[in-house]
Amino acid sequence: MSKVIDCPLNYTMNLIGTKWKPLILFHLLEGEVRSGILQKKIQGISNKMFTQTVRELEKDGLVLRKVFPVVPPKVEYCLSKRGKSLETVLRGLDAWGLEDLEV
Amino acid sequence: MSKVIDCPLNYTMNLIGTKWKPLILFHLLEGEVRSGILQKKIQGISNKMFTQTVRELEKDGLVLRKVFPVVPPKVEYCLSKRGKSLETVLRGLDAWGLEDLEV
DNA sequence: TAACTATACTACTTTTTAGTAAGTTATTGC
DNA sequence: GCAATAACTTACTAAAAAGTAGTATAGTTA
Repeated sequence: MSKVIDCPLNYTMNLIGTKWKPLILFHLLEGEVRSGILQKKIQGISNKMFTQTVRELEKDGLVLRKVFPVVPPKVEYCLSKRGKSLETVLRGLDAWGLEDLEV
Repeated sequence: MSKVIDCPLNYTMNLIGTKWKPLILFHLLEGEVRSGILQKKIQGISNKMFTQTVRELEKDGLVLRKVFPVVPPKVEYCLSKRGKSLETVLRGLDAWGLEDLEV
């Protein structure tokens, strides 16, 4: 069950190598957003996956979650310092896709 | 079934966002290798996943496969031009993991 | 002639990831 | 008192990814 880390790349992929994680992090590069707004930016994500993914990212210390005790609820997300450190990598992945699509 | 591409990052992840793909590509950065040797470098991969993954990478034009008609079989893999263009991204992911592990 | 070799394929099972649809909350505004 | 609101949460199902174990190949060596 334990995830063996044989190389750092493996570690990185275990952390963000899923369908939605990089996408959410990428959209958070623009800055703090309300939960509902962020979700609408992620085309095609289901409500369940959005909540689940964002919560995992929070658990892993990549995003910060701010809950405002109001009704109806208000929640905001933003990148943590650790999350921000992924910026280069995320933009790199995005840029590669753009390049590759053009060819 | 069709994979909707809402942003280039999504496209990239659909192409290489699985458990073993980045790892195999990363090890191929070192150059051409025989199948068996490559497989041994990928710690923990099963024979099935290795074959399956490498073949998908070939199908997607990221690696090249050279078959030598000898017995016992001899097969070599190397990165295609398109595969090589992932170098920066792959090294970026690896470097991030290294950094993050150290903190 | 039987074992050994390197590579791959197949059938089957388990695990992980993702999707659907419905329910929960507490306050505001009609 | 009932709908609308934003953000979940839960139970259930479906699909994708990964793992296990066994089989095929055809020359070479013991």
